[in-house]
Amino acid sequence: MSSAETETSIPEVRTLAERVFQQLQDAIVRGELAPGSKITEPCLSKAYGISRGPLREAMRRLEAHRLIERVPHVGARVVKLSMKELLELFDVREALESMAARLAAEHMTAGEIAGLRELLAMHERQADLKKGEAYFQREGDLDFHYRIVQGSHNRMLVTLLCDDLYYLVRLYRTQFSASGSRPQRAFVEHHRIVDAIEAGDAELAELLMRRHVSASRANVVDRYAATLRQAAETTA
Amino acid sequence: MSSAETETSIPEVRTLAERVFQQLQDAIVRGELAPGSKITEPCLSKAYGISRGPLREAMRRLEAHRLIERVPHVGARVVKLSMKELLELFDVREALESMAARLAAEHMTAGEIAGLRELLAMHERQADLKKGEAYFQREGDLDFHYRIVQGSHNRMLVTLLCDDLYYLVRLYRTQFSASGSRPQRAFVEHHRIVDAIEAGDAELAELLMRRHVSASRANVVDRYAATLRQAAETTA
DNA sequence: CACCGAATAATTGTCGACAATCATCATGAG
DNA sequence: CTCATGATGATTGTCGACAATTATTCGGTG
Repeated sequence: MSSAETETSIPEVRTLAERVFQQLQDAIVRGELAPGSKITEPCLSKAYGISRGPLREAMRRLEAHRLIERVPHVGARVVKLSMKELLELFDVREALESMAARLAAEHMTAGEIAGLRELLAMHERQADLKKGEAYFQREGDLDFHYRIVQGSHNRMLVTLLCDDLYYLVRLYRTQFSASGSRPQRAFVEHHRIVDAIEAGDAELAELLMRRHVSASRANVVDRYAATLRQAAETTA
Repeated sequence: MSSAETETSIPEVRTLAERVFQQLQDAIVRGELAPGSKITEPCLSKAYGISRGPLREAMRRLEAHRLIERVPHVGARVVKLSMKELLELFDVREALESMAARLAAEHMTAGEIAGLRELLAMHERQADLKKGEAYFQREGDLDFHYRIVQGSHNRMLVTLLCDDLYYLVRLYRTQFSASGSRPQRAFVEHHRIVDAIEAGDAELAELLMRRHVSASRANVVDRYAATLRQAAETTA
């Protein structure tokens, strides 16, 4: 029963609202829809060739995922992360991902751990090439965290992080054009986290992940301070 | 403050969808809509006297808040928490609330701390009366956690916990008819957490909150085990 | 010239109807 | 008697139109 009818009409998404939601989500995360720009229903309705009904449903979902902000009777605009909100996001990530690392150390299967090692090895090869620079690294970084979270085998945690917060992380990377910041250090931190998980040391895995996210946050703060300094110099 | 007296009279919500969303949310949390029961759009549409448009919008929001589960072209049903999911919820709470306690110790104002002390004093007076038994205690418990989270001054954390997870906590308390479980111990734990916050000891506040939630989780596990034992005895 | 107010235009909220999909049940064959 | 199959009913998805609210603009006045 090998159905080879994989055409363009594959019903991977069953409903129109679902499809336009994914398209809009992608457009926002990629920065094609400018942050803070107002998005109006008739406009998008015509752009995507659908009625306002499914579109509103898609927009509701975008709002639930915190990718747009709506105010009744006024309209919706693409979310624009302030530095304050970005740091808030990092605090939440630190809390949730450290817990995820702890649970991953307790519940991850041998196969999943092997897959993690494979992923790290692939990243190292890419790092050797040094060509794609930060892009692959940063996407890979997200992949790494993604797998740790899934390894926690906590459905709620997976939903919160992978379905919601990680899209905001990607959004931040486009909005702040934050390319790979500290590749080497992140690499060894990733390795140590996997070591702890493989050893079943939940406490250590949690601690290392907490430090890892915290260091990433500190790096963002440093870069932001540097940006401010540079801006001050140009004006002076 | 938290008594439900001022309800539908004031049009504090501007849109129909918003209003029916709150009504449905309340009905689900209170258990008026049975967990796992199928909710159909025409039925609710007639029950609340509105069209299906706003109703679908309300249901979308309920889905985003994880109070109902929808499957395309099939329908929606009120969420029914399994013990596994409940424990998952506790793990997430442990991660987020311990972070909230840490941030609260760093950012809470003197006025907010005074309000917290006031709340604890009121709970103690209610505990002396011992009349309302667990209900006030448990609602008060949620109030306490609510204020800690707001004291973190982290908008994302507040949204996640107060707007999403705490409704699930209340839902669990109705579904499992989990009345106040360990009032005295929770009291002293609350006091110590406030002490740590007032002292500005972020590390300690975080640790105490983590233990507090963890102990609550352990209590749930114990009660569940006892329930299973009892069920086994009745059949034997 | 600046400011306030009303009329206008545009957008959002709401509604009812039609089409597509799914669940149920009856019917008939094996 | 059991299972497959088709018809039937109900529910969800989608659409276009109307009403309510808000933003804008234009004109008038101090």
